Amino acid sequence: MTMSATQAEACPIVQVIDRVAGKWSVSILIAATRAPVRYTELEREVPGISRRMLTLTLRNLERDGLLTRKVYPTVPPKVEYSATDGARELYAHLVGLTEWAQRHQPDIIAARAAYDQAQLADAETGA
Amino acid sequence: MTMSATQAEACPIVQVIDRVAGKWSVSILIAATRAPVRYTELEREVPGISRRMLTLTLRNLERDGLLTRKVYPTVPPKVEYSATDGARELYAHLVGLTEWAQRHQPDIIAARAAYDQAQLADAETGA
DNA sequence: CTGTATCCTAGTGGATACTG
DNA sequence: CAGTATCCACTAGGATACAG
Repeated sequence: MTMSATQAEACPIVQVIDRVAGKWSVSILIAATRAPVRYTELEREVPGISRRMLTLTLRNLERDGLLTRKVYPTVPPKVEYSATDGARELYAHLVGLTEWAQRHQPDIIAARAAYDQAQLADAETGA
Repeated sequence: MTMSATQAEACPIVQVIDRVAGKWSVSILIAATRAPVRYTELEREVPGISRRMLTLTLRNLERDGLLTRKVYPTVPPKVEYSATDGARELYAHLVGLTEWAQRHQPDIIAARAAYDQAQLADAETGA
């Protein structure tokens, strides 16, 4: 995802890809689609994410209307993030992609191995 | 897309996103799905792409088995890129996302405007 | 025509100290 | 708890000269 505020982009596929392409967007979306999650929960459920990126990604998803942020004015504060209906709909489409990925995972691994093997052979021939 | 050779990644959604998330992957995939395309044709059909990124993206898509590269040993050389069956299947799924994006485009624009407006108001209050 | 090699910039993302 | 601010590293990506 381009984190900067990209202006109107022609191709709608590119738009949706941009919205979801960040390193963390999907993971956060999945978590928030299952149930409302708190900031610290996300830190745990999305292993490896930094505070900075967690906040940044949350803000972007919220800005795009994919997540809602609910603050409980308690002490200590409690904040819950939930997926909106739009996000849930989007997620349903992403599941289609998941299935494609799972079906083709062996193919892709094989394709890569074959490609890398061919490159290696070429390099040796050249040397 | 992470251009570097990422090793086995757990979540299949992330895999597919990574494969398609580059700034140019989708545009190239679309062009090559319509019909076999030559290098120079792509340079024209994908406006704004640099030679470097065109080659890089083509190689990555080829490595993942989404594109095939056919070289005609003529003078001057002729090279055609075509989408594989796997890529066509993937593209079909991407169309679902397109439709989502088109349906929700107004919502997203509105959500962003509202969010930015709220931020602006907060900033003024704070100042 | 179809690339590759090189140099450069901007932005993504990581680590972490600090705060209400 | 839920962030924000700061500094830093890496790499995606652009421009372009050169080559088979």
